[in-house]
Amino acid sequence: MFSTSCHYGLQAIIYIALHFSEGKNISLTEIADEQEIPRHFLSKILQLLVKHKLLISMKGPTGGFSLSRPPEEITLIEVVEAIDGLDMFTQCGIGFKKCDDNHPCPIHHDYKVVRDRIQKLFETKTLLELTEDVKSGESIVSLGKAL
Amino acid sequence: MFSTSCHYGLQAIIYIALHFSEGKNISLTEIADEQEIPRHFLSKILQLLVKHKLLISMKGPTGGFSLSRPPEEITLIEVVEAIDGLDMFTQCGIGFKKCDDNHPCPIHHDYKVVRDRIQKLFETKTLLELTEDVKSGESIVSLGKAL
DNA sequence: CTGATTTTGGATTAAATAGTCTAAATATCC
DNA sequence: GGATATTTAGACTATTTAATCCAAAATCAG
Repeated sequence: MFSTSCHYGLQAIIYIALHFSEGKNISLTEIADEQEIPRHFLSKILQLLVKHKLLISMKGPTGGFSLSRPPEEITLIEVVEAIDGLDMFTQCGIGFKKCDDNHPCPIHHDYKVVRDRIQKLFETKTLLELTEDVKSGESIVSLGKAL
Repeated sequence: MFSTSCHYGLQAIIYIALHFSEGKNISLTEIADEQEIPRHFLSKILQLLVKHKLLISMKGPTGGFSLSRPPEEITLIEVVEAIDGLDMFTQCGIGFKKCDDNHPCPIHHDYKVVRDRIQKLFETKTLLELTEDVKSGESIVSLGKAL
């Protein structure tokens, strides 16, 4: 569905959001180690999220990454948009370039319904909701390590 | 959602299904030209579909490709499975390897619902349904050329 | 100010996907 | 049987994505 870059970006920002209340920056190394993401690769992805103003970065000791806005104001689709773009939410299910509402491919109407639902899901899920689920024990991130 | 190979495969088999009633084989060149798919690349993809017994191929003049079974017995998911595999229908929405019903990621339950709907869509759509929609003018394939 | 720590950015490599080319095999038609 | 048309198979190239490496810039702590 999404690229592995996008997966890493989502995982990383969720990790950062989980520690947002602690008030300090989270270092690249910590995220990479905890979430088992290749360090240098993750570096590139976080730079993207900084450029798209989802994260703030600080250099030096005590430096690291932090959310640019409170977690209830950041939705998952912003992360997807920054990394993979939104093509997935407009593209035809069988790849026809000219498929649209006026010239639908044979699965267009059915496909559009579920594609729109995925989009809505990512548009409405905020980082706060996700972290609350994790903190309450309802869901896990990655290896299920303790918080 | 799917690879371009998979898109090409779906487009090609729909084209073949559309001409199934004519009883003759459809050549690689015809499909590639009509659907604007790179010829040699499509060749590889159709070979895959032959290996997976979705298509039958014949060499020589009057040769070409044809459905191995009647179009009402072939579903889209068989094509997807042959080309991209079914990973997409089991993979976690944010890429966690260990995400499942017992250890759900924070979007698992919501994501699973729509992922399953996409799967069901591709499982239930037969080539016959698609071609009927196209023949009735309800939907188009590619450039909307006349049949 | 100095040294340690961290992000940044660019260059580089590796792997997967997309696409091309050519020769061989096979079937048809005359 | 011979010419022709077609798929098959393998090698090859190109592009995109994934991942690595390292030096430079910035920041904090002492």
